[in-house]
Amino acid sequence: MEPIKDVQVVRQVNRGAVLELLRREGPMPRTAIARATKLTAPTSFAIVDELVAAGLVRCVATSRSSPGRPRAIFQFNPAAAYSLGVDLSGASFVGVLIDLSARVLETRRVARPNPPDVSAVIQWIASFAQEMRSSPALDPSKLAGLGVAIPALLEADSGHVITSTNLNWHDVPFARLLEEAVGTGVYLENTPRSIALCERWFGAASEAEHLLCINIGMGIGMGLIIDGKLYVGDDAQSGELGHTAVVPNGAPCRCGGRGCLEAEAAGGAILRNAVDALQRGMASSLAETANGDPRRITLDMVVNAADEGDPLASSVVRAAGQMIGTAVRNAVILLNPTMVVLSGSLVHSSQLLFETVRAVVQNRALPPLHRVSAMPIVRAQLGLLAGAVGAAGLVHQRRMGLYDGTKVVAP
Amino acid sequence: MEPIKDVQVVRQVNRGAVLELLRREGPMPRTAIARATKLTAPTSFAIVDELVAAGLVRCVATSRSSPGRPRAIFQFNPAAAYSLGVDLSGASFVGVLIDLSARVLETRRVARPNPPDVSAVIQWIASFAQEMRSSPALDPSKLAGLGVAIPALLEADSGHVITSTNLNWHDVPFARLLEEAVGTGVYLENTPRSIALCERWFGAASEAEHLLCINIGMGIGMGLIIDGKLYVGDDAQSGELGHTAVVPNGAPCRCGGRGCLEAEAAGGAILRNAVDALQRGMASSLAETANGDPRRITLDMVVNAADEGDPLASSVVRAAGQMIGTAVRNAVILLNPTMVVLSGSLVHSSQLLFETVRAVVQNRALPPLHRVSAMPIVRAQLGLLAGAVGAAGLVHQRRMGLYDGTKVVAP
DNA sequence: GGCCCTTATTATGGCCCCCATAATAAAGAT
DNA sequence: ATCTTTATTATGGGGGCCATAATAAGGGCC
Repeated sequence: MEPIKDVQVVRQVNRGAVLELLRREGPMPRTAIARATKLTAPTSFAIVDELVAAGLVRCVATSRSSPGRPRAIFQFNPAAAYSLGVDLSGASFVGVLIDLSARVLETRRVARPNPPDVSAVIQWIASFAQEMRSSPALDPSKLAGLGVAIPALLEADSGHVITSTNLNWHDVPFARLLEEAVGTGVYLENTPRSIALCERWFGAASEAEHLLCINIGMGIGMGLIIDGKLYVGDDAQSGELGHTAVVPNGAPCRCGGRGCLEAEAAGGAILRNAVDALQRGMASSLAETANGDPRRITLDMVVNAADEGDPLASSVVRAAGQMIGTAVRNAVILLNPTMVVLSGSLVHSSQLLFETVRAVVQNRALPPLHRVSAMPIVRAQLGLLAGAVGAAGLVHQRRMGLYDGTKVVAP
Repeated sequence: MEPIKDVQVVRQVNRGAVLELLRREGPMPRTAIARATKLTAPTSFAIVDELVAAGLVRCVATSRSSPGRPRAIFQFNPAAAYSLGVDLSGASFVGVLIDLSARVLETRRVARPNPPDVSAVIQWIASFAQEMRSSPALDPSKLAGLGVAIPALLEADSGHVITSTNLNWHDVPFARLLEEAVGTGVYLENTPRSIALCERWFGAASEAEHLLCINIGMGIGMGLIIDGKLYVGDDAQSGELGHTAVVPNGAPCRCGGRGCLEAEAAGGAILRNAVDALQRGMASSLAETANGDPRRITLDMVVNAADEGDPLASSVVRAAGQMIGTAVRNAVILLNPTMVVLSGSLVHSSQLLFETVRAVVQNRALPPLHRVSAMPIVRAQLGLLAGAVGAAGLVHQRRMGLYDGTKVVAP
């Protein structure tokens, strides 16, 4: 523990606790704040005053029920600042504009350019930012910054992209380049972690102290919340669930290994396995869809056929779900999280995959030695916007200290 | 973050930081403390005064080198308190008496009773404690308590044993029973976590913010240090590495599952596989040792034969190491720890097992995408005493706030 | 030995934090 | 119009840290 050099950190922490209380519990009178935080009335009144002065909180009404002097009711002010979030991990890029409550005010979507050159991506993000700046919903002076969820290995803190197999980028000072193009602060985080933050702050996991958030699409990654905080690991490289080994001497993976979960069970593997089975002549509704050429099959076709009960597609998707489920179950056994959130394009497009993973993790055939079967496991509440919203929320956290209840400062 | 109701927590934190500095860095003058903690001289002088008053620190000398007034040199006082630690996880039980610096003053060992009845175990611990109380090394008034490392699933905080397949205990209020028998505070933690704490506070991992400590014996477990703190999970059930699935439909495990790492690669599996191979008539130096009856073979014989190069024993041990190594590597890929510590009877008795696990984790055949191959992976520095010493250290941490640098109070 | 120089240690005042308690304000109730 | 009741503000106390200014206690030098 670091020494504390100034009693003012006490006030910072308490300010954060009050603000987070108001954000999560909604409007309340100051006496209720004092009760909930266990601070005395003079202290909590002073803190609310500061938050009002900073614009983060406002008085919305006075309640005059019951005898006694009426109470002034204060509310978290979501309009105190806004930020932009972009998610670069899907087949289409997503951009959002959110307020401090993570209400999504604007959404934009664009097909991912092919190839996704750094300059083309920056171009699109800059024009998105420009458009948002002129949105009627936004007072431009209240724009806190831009957050980007990116399918990449990042250097800790610097915003430097070490490598992204997904985008085929290597060694790109992306945050710096974006800051120049966009003219605001830029914060980067990888996609699974952005989603984990989103769900912890705004979504399905707001009560979870320890969370595994697993993202399943063309890759498989995991964001970890431990003790209520994002955990990134010693080199900021935690969560590479997709590159854990699940099949000895299995399929080659783009990371250079063999038998990685991603190579065996992510979107690419599901498509490949379905095409292979078709080419081996197995019966399936996909045969018609493909019109004689199995190479025309897309991943969407496979997961849709699976949800409609096509045996070939179902068995391919179920096999992937089994593998992913086993890997997630193992992670749960290691980490004993409060809950698990599943997200990503495959989780949202395939009911069968989601159900299979959940069933394998909760495996009720085993004795309840580990309380795995009682642990909640749900889909991301913010769906396919989770990555972008989480990245945008990251801006509020980093610049203003929100959501963690620590060190709140003026916008 | 909880609100802070009192500025005194600032002093508590700073007192902890100063004490931990002195413990880790050795004796130093107060001006050096001020420099290292970045506190001002008046503040750090006052803190040292308090620690001296509490008996946790003492002035050992004054240095009169160089010009200027000589400095008084202060030192962490390891004799301010002592505690007892017991490890119930091995083939023999181990008891230690340590001081605040974890210097081991006394060691006792006893063969594990068979069966290990609760009452027999309590009996032995109570007589051990009685003997230590009368040890000349110990001022009995300075005994802080007793810590126990136990191969069991524990309820969070209560000291209640939910179940221990190893000891064949179920639902035992062990801490309460021990407190009655021993007459001091009793703290329980499972064995891998006790070892992890030991290595983090006193051993090979003292610089590691994020640590995986893997214990390999008849069972396989993991203790996790995250952000410098022990992580136990939502239900205090984290770290069950031995019950992660590694072989689909594999060997039945005592947990009720199949193909768990523990069932496939822990001590029991190694012995079973060696005996099976012998019974199938494979050539091995173990055949002579066994004198015709493979059932006479013990685990020790197998690992010794393996280290001496016996092909059968080597191949059995190496196979176990491969599986364990893969599981550990996967955990490392998920968690990106600062380092990994391996401990437990098998790790210390088998050079081959240790080397195999290390080689698999660091697999240099793969591209260095994940920095796994550069991550240190070492044996527990305190060897087979680590569990008992860690449990004893737990007493100092819980009762006096040591080692974490937080909330230090008088002994 | 007395004086200067250097560094350690102590004293003082300022600002901030929280708390407890008491005073003041602003309603409904009677 | 007074009496409750509850909300809000004022005041003083104890504690934290800091910056700065004394004061102490050596060595070096003449």
